[in-house]
Amino acid sequence: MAFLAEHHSHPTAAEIFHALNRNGGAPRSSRATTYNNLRDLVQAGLVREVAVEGRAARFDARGMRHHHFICDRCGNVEDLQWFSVPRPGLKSLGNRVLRECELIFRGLCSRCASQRARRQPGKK
Amino acid sequence: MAFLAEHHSHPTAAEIFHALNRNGGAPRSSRATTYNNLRDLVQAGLVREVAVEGRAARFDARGMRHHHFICDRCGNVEDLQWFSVPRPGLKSLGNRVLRECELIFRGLCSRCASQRARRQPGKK
DNA sequence: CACATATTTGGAATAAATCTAAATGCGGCA
DNA sequence: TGCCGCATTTAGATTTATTCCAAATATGTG
Repeated sequence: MAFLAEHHSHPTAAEIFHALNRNGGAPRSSRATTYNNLRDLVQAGLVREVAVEGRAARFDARGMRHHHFICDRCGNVEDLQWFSVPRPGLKSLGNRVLRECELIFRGLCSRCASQRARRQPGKK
Repeated sequence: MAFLAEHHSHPTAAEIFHALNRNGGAPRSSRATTYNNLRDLVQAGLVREVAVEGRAARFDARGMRHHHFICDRCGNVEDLQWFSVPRPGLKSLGNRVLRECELIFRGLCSRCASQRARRQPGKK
């Protein structure tokens, strides 16, 4: 949890696991424990899990509310400033119980955008 | 593709694979081919892939624009009527190239909501 | 300290998706 | 029609992400 709170890089479970055990300090944590804790933190609502198509799940500590931008190319998840989102009409919701809504933007992150621009100097 | 166009149930790749090969008709399709075709259809923009945390990816043919409702309990994906979504300010976008945005609602689908209500007749 | 309960662990097991190399199908054309 | 090259498909093995499990370890309580 401390790691997530400090690093806003939306790490995957594997990245968190390695980061925790990197430098030879004492307090390591096994893979199973890492996954267990992440699951519990998500259930407790302290951590948000972000599923990205074709890639490992990513996690972030729920600080301020924010939206997410996911890069089509590299799969990185970045935070975008929060703004409120309209809710669907009651009619279309039916009997469903709405808990939260999440706005996800997709495209190229600034790094991938500039790489692509270099490769295709013309247009198209 | 034909299967996806007819079935709006947001099937997983495995479900599509099994459905195609179910009844002993001739035109089967191997698992690899199913995945290959899904990947190509997604890249071509004809099919949308929806990643759900902790579950297999789901697919739907891009008919009318719509939003998605994902059930916390059973993981099913359902369509909600489309309505337009505000875009983030240019400042917060930075150099990113925005391709699309996607609004995902979460909660309990009507079936899971009524099941839960039965189990917890009081409140809380 | 002795015991009960809770947490952690390493490794095996499962699930989803991809990869690979061989097999098959298909179109053109002499 | 028969042959060739290219594209697609296939079965199975492989990789990757995650969960499961039973043993080991820690932790709390009196």
